[in-house]
Amino acid sequence: MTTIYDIAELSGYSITTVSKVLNDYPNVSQKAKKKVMQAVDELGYTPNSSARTLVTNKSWLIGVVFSENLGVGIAHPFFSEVIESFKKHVELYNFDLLFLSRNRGLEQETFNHLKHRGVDGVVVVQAFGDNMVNIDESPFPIVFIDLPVDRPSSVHSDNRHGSKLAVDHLVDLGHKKIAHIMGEQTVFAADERIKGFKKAMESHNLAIPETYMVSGGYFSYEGGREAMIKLLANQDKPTAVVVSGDMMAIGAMKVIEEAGLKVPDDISIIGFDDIAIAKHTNPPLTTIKQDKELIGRQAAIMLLDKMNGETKQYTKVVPVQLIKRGSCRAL
Amino acid sequence: MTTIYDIAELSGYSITTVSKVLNDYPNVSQKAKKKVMQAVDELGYTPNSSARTLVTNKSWLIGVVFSENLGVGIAHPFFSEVIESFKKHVELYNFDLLFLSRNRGLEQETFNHLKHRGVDGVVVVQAFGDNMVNIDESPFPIVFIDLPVDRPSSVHSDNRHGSKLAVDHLVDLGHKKIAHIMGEQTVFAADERIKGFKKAMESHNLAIPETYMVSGGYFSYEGGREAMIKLLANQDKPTAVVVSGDMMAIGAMKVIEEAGLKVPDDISIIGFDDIAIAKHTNPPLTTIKQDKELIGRQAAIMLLDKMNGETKQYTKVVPVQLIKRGSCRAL
DNA sequence: ACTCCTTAGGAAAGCGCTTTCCACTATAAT
DNA sequence: ATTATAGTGGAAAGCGCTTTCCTAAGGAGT
Repeated sequence: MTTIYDIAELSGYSITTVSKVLNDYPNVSQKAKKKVMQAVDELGYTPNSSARTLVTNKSWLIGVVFSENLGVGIAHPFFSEVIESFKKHVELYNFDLLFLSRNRGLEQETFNHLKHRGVDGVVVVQAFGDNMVNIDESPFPIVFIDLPVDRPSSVHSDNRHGSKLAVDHLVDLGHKKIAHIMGEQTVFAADERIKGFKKAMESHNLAIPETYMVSGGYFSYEGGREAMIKLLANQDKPTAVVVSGDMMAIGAMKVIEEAGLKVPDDISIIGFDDIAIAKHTNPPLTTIKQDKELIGRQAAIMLLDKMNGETKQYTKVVPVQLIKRGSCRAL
Repeated sequence: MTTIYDIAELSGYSITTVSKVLNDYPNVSQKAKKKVMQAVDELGYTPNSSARTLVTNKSWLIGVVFSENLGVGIAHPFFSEVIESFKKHVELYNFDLLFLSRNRGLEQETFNHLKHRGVDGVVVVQAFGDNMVNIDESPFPIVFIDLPVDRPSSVHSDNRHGSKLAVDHLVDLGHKKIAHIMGEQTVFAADERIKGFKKAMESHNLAIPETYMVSGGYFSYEGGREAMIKLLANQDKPTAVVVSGDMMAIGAMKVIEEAGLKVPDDISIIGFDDIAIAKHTNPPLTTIKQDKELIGRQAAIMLLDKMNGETKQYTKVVPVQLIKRGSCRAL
């Protein structure tokens, strides 16, 4: 491995001067710069980040804590897009991303590992917060995406408003018998959507039979199927259902079709997330779009700010949007 | 930050002994171990990985070089699953994953960055190899997934056989007029599939009109659409088309439907990849499944072996499988 | 009592860098 | 000529660890 010493020797300068050249210090002559850079090229020298981190105490590393319930990890249809957006923005500032092994959320072990790695900042993409560590005395700033509870320095969609948009749309179309396939209630976003749904229904003076609220669990296709089966068991079937996630919505549509009914003719379906597939289902899924790009970017901006010393804590709520496609029809 | 010195002081031992305890060296008494561990707990000490890496020359970091043509990065429907599988397997051995910023494939800049970070190994997930650096003198082992050319230490699907399975299936169903929507030919996998397709058609003595081979570009939905539009412009339309990727197949199906035709009644479609959505399209997509889990695992095993000093280079070809769903019918 | 092991623990060097502080030279100002 | 000033460059310390010796002490064997 070539080191700064090799460069010093070849260029005829001291390691101090080499280091100064490499770090754009002022007190170096053009001549020295030239000679040093020549040596660098000749030997194919690359500085050692560990050594640099050790003395500067800056790693240029951002830790990604990512845990989700579907069990698909990085391949998650929604979070992967958020992380990609986040990545695109922090890399403009030359940060690399570190994905920890054995990462099950921000627990003590994960937190220690992060400390061990000396990351400059952390983004937590996590929908639940069971064993979450106390972060008050964290040596690095942390930003949360889709956080479990209302907590400073987090960004998430306006989930309640999303539910309202969904219900309003359905009501506009003339629906009155509207059911809700919920996500697991311990998940922050699911809970918010439930609250938004109830409130919106209330604002339209629409009653919600108890059997119209069923859980689809952790937002999976299978969960959506099971929930829809329960919904279909109602004597008085809903004419529309607001589903808390697109994957569940796709599962629900499948069940409806298997029951010999049609979407949207017999039952209208509206999803949540607008994952990549949503526009390619048949019929294309009407849904509440979460702005994944913006969520990732906001999280990046927030973290970058904090790493620059900004201490103000705030929550960023990202707008959602109704995307009308083919899975809802007027009564 | 608490260091090994703080532990030494609190426990009453030297930093040497503390280090020995932390690294399970033999010559330490039970008493010393206990005292040291107590101090570690008390101070909440975490070793500094930069310092450790600097002296041991081992970073426990695996670099991920990932570049794809769709522009979706980590959210790529196929590669994300491969990477997730790879990740799951290397983390059993306590490696963390490093995603580099400004990573556009294994070019010189990326390579230097990898050297700078001192990674222990690298996995390259990349379908093209334009500016690829000379890796013969790499300081770390590298494994390729879906490599551009036949190169040692790589893993990829049996693409040719996949095409054969597709064609055979269609022929079994009675089809003779079979078209192919190709991927961009400079992409290794696309090229292999084209070759496999031609050979399979030949083995059945089936001619391929020139207009039956159209490129869908970089495997995108839009590319599939455009290709299918061209195919539909044929006087003598194909009764079936083998599509080189699922996203393109979905785009193609959409076009067929928009043209007032039906899949599979009028035209049978068979995809490639078996991405997560494939089973949820309407009709569900018959496709050639790539074993993403196995590809990721094989790459992990190969890299782990190399990091352990194994010098034998070999290519691992992962079997593919025909998944019959609803997008093909018998003539 | 003496030597010879074995075991436990520590001193010190060094991994590759940055950064502070000082020294030296050349030039400008007095 | 003398002093101040700017412009270059280097010595040395130190970031937090591991690892190679080396020493000291205790116990076994004769």
